[in-house]
Amino acid sequence: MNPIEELLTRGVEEVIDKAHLESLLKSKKKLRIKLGIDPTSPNIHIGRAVALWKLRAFQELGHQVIFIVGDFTGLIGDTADKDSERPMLSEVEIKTNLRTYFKQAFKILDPKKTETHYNSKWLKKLGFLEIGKMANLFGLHEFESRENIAKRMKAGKRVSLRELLYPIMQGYDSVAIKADVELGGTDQRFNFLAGRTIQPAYGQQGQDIITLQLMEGTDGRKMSSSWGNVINITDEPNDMFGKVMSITDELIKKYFVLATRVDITEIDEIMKLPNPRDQKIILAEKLTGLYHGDKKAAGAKEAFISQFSKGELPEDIEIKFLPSGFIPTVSVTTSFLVGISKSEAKRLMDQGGLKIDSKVVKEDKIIEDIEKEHLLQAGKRRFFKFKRK
RNA sequence: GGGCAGGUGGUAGAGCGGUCAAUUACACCUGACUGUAAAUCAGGCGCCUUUCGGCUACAUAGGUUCGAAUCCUAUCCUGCCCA
Repeated sequence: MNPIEELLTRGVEEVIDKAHLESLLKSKKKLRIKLGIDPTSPNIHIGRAVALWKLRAFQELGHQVIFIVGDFTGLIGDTADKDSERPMLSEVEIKTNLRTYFKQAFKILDPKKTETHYNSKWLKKLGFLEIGKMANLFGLHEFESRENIAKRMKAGKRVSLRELLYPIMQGYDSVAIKADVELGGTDQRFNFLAGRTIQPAYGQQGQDIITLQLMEGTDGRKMSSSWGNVINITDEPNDMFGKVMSITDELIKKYFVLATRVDITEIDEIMKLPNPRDQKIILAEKLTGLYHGDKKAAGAKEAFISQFSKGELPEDIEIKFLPSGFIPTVSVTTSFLVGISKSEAKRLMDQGGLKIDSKVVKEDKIIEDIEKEHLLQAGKRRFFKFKRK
């Protein structure tokens, strides 16, 4: 597949206007590709990284990436991908978030081919006259029929006026930086179209739009930090590997296409493997390698196989010291080590999920001999060593 | 400004005077099984207690009652309708 074709199809939901963008790409013109960054959550998970990888592909073709930091829009709050209103952010919060964000984003992107702008720079200056002019380009019904707005209204939830301003602001960003292309998740479609509508009013060609497929989280629901089903690009190799292994089988191909850079034809080959486990292991290794390098990915793979396929103990088990005066009953010790309540520790015991020195412990008693090191296993994933300090 | 409806556990959403620590679904945890930390099946899922039981919790603060998530009052928040 040639690079341009891959650029316009891989993980892509929709391209507006495809023919136009295709000819632009072939024209050798250096394009300005816009990505809005929402500074509400600084951690980049592999779902959000999809857009960044797409930008990287643009960079590899010689185009310019423009980051728009929504420091101003962030203050207002977007609704595109939320079912409820977003909270307003303080300026301090935004700044700290951004520092973290960039550190992660430049693992993927080439900083030399990336420029960054803060949209407060131009949005602050807009007066009512200007805003009114832009607002006039839209009808209320357009907002009303937006899926997530409609859903909320139907459910009797509040939609504030402030939220209606958001697409206008984002659209004006495109004007300010003269964007040729804007991309992001399908949930952003409406906002992108706003740019396409507003730009011509300022004598610019309306931007082309690429919307990307959304990626489900490890549990199959939408990937979202508040669900705890995300894989962050800063996750430790073993953790990342394990999280990938826990995705449901149906998601394997999508993860390959969206989250890795494995060649499409190669993906098709991998998908022919009869055992989904093997597909998933390759996926986990490729994905981990993308962020941690092949060597660490191979290590994570080994650790996973020995721990979960063969049931061996992991290599590095954290040692915790019990304070003196500590009464080492099984339940209290477990709750101390694992960080769960005593009731929960007891439940674990009842369910046969608790092992001390590899033996299942079902009744609460004092652990003998805690001057020596003991091993505690809570379920299949939590391991601790402990001894008296 | 007026009228009406509502605020329940991580989420959605039942319950509308005792049998409610609260149905159910999802998420989560544990076990079994398996080719997988998938799927499926079973159990669990506030805190404390060996058991009995106790404590805290259904927006907040009071009140009625032998007894309140459930009734009343006030407050805060949200939605809808009218102006």
